[in-house]
Amino acid sequence: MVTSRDVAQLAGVSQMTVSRVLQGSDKVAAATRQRVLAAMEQVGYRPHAAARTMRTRRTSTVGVVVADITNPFYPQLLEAVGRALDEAGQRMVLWNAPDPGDTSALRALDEGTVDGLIFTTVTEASEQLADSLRRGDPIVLLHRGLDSLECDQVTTDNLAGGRAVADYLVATGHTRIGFLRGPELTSTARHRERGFRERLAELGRPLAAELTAQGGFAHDLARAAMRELLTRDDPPTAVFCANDLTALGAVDGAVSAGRRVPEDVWVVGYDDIAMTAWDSYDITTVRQPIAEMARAAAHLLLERVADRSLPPRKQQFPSELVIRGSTAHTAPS
Amino acid sequence: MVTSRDVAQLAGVSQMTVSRVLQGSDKVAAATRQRVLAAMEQVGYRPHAAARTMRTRRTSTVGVVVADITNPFYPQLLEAVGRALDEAGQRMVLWNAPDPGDTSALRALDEGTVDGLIFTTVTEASEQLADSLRRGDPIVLLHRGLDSLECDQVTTDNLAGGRAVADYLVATGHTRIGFLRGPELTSTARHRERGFRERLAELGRPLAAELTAQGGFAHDLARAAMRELLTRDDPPTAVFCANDLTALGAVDGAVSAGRRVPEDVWVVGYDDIAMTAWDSYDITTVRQPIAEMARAAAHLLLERVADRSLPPRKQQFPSELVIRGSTAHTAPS
DNA sequence: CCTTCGGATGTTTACGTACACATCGCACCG
DNA sequence: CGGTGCGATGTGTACGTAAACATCCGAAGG
Repeated sequence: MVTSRDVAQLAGVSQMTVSRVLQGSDKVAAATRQRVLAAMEQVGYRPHAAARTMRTRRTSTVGVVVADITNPFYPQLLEAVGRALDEAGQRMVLWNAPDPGDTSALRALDEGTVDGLIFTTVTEASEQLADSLRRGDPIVLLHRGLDSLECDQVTTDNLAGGRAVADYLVATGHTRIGFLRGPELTSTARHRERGFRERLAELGRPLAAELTAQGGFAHDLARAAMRELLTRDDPPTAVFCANDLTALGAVDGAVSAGRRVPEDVWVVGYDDIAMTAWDSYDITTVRQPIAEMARAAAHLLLERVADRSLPPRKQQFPSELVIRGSTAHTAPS
Repeated sequence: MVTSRDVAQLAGVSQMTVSRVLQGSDKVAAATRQRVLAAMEQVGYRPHAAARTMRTRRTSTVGVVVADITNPFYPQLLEAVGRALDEAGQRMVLWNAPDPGDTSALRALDEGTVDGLIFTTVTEASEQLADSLRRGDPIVLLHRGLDSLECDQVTTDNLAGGRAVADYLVATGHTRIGFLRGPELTSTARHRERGFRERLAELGRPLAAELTAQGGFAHDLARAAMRELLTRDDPPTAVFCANDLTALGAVDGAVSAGRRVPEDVWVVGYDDIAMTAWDSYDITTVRQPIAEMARAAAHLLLERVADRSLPPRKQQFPSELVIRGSTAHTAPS
């Protein structure tokens, strides 16, 4: 292996001068720098990442934890996070952790494998996570937040989003409104449901228990749940789904049961992932500014890596109802 | 920070004994091991990854390079790769590198940030990649291969897949057969096209230039290309798409142009990503055993990390035509 | 009872980099 | 013309771990 000492010897300087050139220090004469750079080039020198990490305690790597990378929402998020990190010269380690109790990412942070973590999938505050935050470890919660935790969080107002959907469905004349619930433990699912439910109640159309089912943030579960809802005596004329993947499943459930969307039943999703805009689905949904949120989370994290003493910051982004073809002007009867 | 020395002191042993316990060496008496483990627990010891890497030259991390993580094919691949790596105690660094000339992953390998790399997106053999392979760097090509390179590769027989689609479409009576091409530089796209084209010619139905268009492995491009094909004087009755994302776009292009699939036009994809089986698309496609291939690639890589002197190994998996609702029994006229 | 042997444990050192501090040489000024 | 000061460069060292080698101790065998 070629080390900075080899470069130093060839360039006729000390190892320290090579190190200075490497870091772009301005304490090096231009001529010397040129000589060192030429020597590096000549011997094909590559700094040894582990050795540098050992001294600086920095890895230039951050971890991102997602619950299910096959849910198209996460790739969109990851693309934006990855871009922001890349621009900041950071690498991205990915954890696909369906199990909310998985602490391997936190362990990696402990071991200094990564400088910080972005959790997109926090459910409840695990004791380990709370411990890490208490110690001031650089961790940002993206997408899903936790009110009970004082830490950096980037979310949207899922409560308002749920309410907006309730307003919309009632205003367009629906009386039999259904809901495909998400996993109980996720803050996004809980808030969307609460907003939706509360607003429906305020409008005098409380959500009927027999028109709700578990959609579970998965296509096949949502599909089955939708088919089941449609077999009820008095099936819903509109179904709000806790996220877009659920909505895709719901549309497919309706299609597979021979119903048309929106003629027989409306479907509304949440997140505005790219696929909801594709012609075959064309789903009305609540938009989250995914890319901006991802970028914000990356920046918050890097700031905190640089300065752990920053106060906790919570950023909430606006959301917006995007009306598409899975809903129409007037409700089916 | 708690180091192995602190643990050693507390347990009344030398630092080396702690190190031995850490590595699970059998050269430690059971009683001593217990004492050390207890001490570790008590002080909350975490081994320092960089220090270990410095000594062992191993990072327990491998890099995976994909071209476009929002193409649902890659999350499916990543999920399987991630699982295999996880089972082997390895972490996964992700590079989303739309630019085929991006060499940052290779640089990371040089700098010892990762132990090896899986490329899913190789286009042409960049000089850098060839250099790395010549040096014996642990690199595996997954999904896309390169005949000209002697290195570990995991692929399917894309030539045979293309031929199978040609056989199928001719056998079902199509005479006006279209093709949505993928990026020229990718081996998968090239082989699929060549197999398809050659077999059509053998069957006396050579592919008409005016019925082919650039689908580009992207939904919007494919959608536009399909719409354009359908405006031709004598539009195709079946369109083979270079991958599934293209096929999804093609179906949406047809839908948006008011055509029905398969009544007006058939669509065939390639890869068998999960979405092709969803009711709204229900696309006939050529199945690649994605999960098995991913696992195979992970294992090949780990073997090579352990022993760089292994001979190059090329694994080719079988593919299989999966017939769904986007094609029917007899061709539209 | 002494020697031998082998398992258990300790000592020393190096991995490659960057920090703190020391030193060198030259220009500038009184 | 000697002292001062500052920019440029060098020296020594530490980060935490694991490898090579050394040492110790008790049991087995003669």
